[in-house]
Amino acid sequence: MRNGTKIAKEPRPRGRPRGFITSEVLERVRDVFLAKGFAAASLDELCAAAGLNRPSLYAAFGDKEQLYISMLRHIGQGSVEAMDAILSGPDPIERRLGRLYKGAIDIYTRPPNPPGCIIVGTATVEATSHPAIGAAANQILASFEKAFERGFIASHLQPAPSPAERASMAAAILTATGIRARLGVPAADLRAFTKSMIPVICR
Amino acid sequence: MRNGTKIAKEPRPRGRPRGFITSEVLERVRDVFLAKGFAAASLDELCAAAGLNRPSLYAAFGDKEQLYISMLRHIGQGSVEAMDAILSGPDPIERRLGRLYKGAIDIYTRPPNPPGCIIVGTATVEATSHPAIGAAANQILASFEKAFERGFIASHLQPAPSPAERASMAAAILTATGIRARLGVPAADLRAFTKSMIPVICR
DNA sequence: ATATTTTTGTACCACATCGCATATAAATGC
DNA sequence: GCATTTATATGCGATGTGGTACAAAAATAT
Repeated sequence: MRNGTKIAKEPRPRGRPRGFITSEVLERVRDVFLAKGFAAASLDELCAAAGLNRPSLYAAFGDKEQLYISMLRHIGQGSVEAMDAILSGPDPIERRLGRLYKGAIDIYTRPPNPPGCIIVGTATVEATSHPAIGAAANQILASFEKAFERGFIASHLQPAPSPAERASMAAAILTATGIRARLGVPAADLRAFTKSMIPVICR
Repeated sequence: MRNGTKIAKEPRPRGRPRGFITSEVLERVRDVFLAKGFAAASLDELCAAAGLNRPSLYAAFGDKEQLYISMLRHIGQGSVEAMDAILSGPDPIERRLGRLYKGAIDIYTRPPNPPGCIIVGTATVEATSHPAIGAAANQILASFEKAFERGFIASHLQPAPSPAERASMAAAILTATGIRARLGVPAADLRAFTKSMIPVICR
């Protein structure tokens, strides 16, 4: 790793160091956004949850829209990594899908968090008024679909439907599950739903 | 229809008659709610769109939440009727489903309205803060699923998956389509998606 | 030690919001 | 005619909103 005088330990930046960690702040404001949605989440609540004052939040993330998008991207990135980890396993695709859906339903319904998927559950409504939010959410959903597609490509299924079509369907099931969870459908019903869809997707 | 002295023409109620028609008001506020969502829609905008003053709106519908729920129920009822009309046709279920999805995508993407389904697109985010909204949306989605189920029962498909399972899947596809439409997916892509799903649902 | 740079904390502003109080208008019952 | 009932119109006040100015604090560079 030696390149000239650069040392691994990068030097501290110039001024006063930050009193927070970016990923932690993003995960805390996520709870507020998940509970209230983007529009109804006030800066007071966001600052309180983040443990930051308003100027600090603004200096670090920009306005509310940019903060929200940063949070979305952070969650989306972690989700894709988790999906890849599950979908790249050695067992049959049906089992991998089952584990993925089960994990998602856990996240969507586990107290004390408000139920539902934050992406399709809170970003969707803002897409019209805040196109950047819609675009970010769309990118994330597309990356989910890509993750599914990688999983199907790595499996040995009949050529039709294509991996892309199966991925599109699997992503649609995940989307609908996230919506239904937020609307109050019990976790057991969601599990039964996804379980019944897996053989249809993998036929 | 003759029962005693009751005449078909019911007598006008006592005071000053209303200067508006309920269904028209609900359809006008729908445009605002669809564009901004529930939380971001202000009473000023709603009143302007409805052509009513604030006290009139409150007297007729109650507060913003009740107005929104009335609007949702109105739209949901009309949607179920439209679904039944399409799904009860004489041609094969594949064609009926195709017409239904095509009609839905038209509604979801036709200018000048903002894109997406108002139910899954705007009610979902409020379900946590406004349980009554979540419950109403859930009821409507359940009635959609029932409509699908009636369509599948009236068709002659293999017993597995059951009509209820097929209906659940068809409804999930419709939900995901409404979400994707709002996030900006072009109508052509949505049509290709639903078209590819129909044979999977009806196999 | 002093200067520089970045973060933090307090206070603030202009503005929009919801819900209501009050007054007027338009219909019916007697 | 007059009283009653309901709907409409105007306007207001208390509260909360997103965003920012300014000074103090905490680190590094020289």
